[in-house]
Amino acid sequence: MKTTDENQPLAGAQDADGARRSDRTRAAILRAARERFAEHGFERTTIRAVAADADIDPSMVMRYFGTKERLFDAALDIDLRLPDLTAVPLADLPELLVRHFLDRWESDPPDDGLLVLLRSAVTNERAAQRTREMFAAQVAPAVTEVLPPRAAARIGLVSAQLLGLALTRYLLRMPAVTELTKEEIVATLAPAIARTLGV
Amino acid sequence: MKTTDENQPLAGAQDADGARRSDRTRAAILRAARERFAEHGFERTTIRAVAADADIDPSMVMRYFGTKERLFDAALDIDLRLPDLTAVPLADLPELLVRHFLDRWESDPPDDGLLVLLRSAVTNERAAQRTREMFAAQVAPAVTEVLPPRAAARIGLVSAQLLGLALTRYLLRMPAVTELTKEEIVATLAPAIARTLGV
DNA sequence: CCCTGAAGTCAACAGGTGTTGGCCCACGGG
DNA sequence: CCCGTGGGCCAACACCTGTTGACTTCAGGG
Repeated sequence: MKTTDENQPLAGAQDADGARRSDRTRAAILRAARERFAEHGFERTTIRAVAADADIDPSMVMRYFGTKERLFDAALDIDLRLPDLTAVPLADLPELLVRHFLDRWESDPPDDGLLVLLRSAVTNERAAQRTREMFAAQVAPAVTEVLPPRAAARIGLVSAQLLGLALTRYLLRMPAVTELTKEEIVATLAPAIARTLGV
Repeated sequence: MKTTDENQPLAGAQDADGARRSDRTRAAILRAARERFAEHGFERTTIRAVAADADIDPSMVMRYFGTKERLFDAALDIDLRLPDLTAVPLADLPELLVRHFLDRWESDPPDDGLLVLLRSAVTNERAAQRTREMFAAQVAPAVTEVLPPRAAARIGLVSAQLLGLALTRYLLRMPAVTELTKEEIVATLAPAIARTLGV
């Protein structure tokens, strides 16, 4: 679902890796943008701040991405990287899900992608729609394939539980949640999700 | 925890109800502010828009609340209205919690209070702190009183699940969650929360 | 009646925003 | 050597924001 367009097929000054100069600054802008969007959301992130982080002029951001919204779209182009679920026994699914998302959220270096989406989707309709699309394109199909229909109908509430975890732990930073270790969360949330699915 | 200060003790033009003129416009401002904050969050809500909704001049908002942040604080002064939990049997607690919050969120006319808080807390540190305080002041004490210690330690994850429901249903509006009826949600989420608590 | 103080209006300021267009520099191929 | 082009910078525009202060209305008590 990558929308990154590899245009400019004409030859230009190329790096040793075959990467153009512009590709590196483009990547620098994107990295800075993801970080800012993840921490402050769409409205509070300014083009000027992103540019400063990437050590370039604000107008360069416009040159590369055209508009703040298109920069945002580019930053939202993420992949949940859900593992292949057809191989795992049904009974292991809940724990695998909880562990997978905890690992992604707490990876080091942090992979801001999901937090960008979540933080922004709450106040930005464009991001909200992206979230719904991502769910429909990546989560729903992967899960309905391996679940009995009755359980698949509850996948919405499973998402609610997982997103609620991200919300309280990483965005609201509620002590009652941040105090828990990864293992404690897995141990108590996985059974709850199993119960939600009825498996 | 009401921070509303009833100053201006001097007599003034009073209404039949004993309410000053200013009290009515103050209330109108607050109502408009809550609506805007609930729908668009802190950053996207402008003083001018609130004033327009309340049919007054923007400078009046400043006169009454001093600052946008103080208006925000006033709008955040909410009460979860948790029922007395000491009376209910432990086994009924999960269903009661789910039902209580669903009822509050879907009350008609809508009571924006909780949505203001949730929508804003994600991008506004001040609101996030308020949320943590509200949790610590209202949820934690009411629940730890009636729960065995082992279950009380998991109240954070219960909040995560309830807030996750609000997030996906009212803010992100994910079809897989909005499609469910209130009763369906109660029927599948309450057992999951019971499992989380281990009761 | 006037006159005081509260309630409300108007116009402006100062700062920050996304966005634009003109200019400059480096550099590699002719 | 020139010079065209891609990459980058600077300064400005137009707009919107929170906020302020001076002015007007208006009701009611002396």
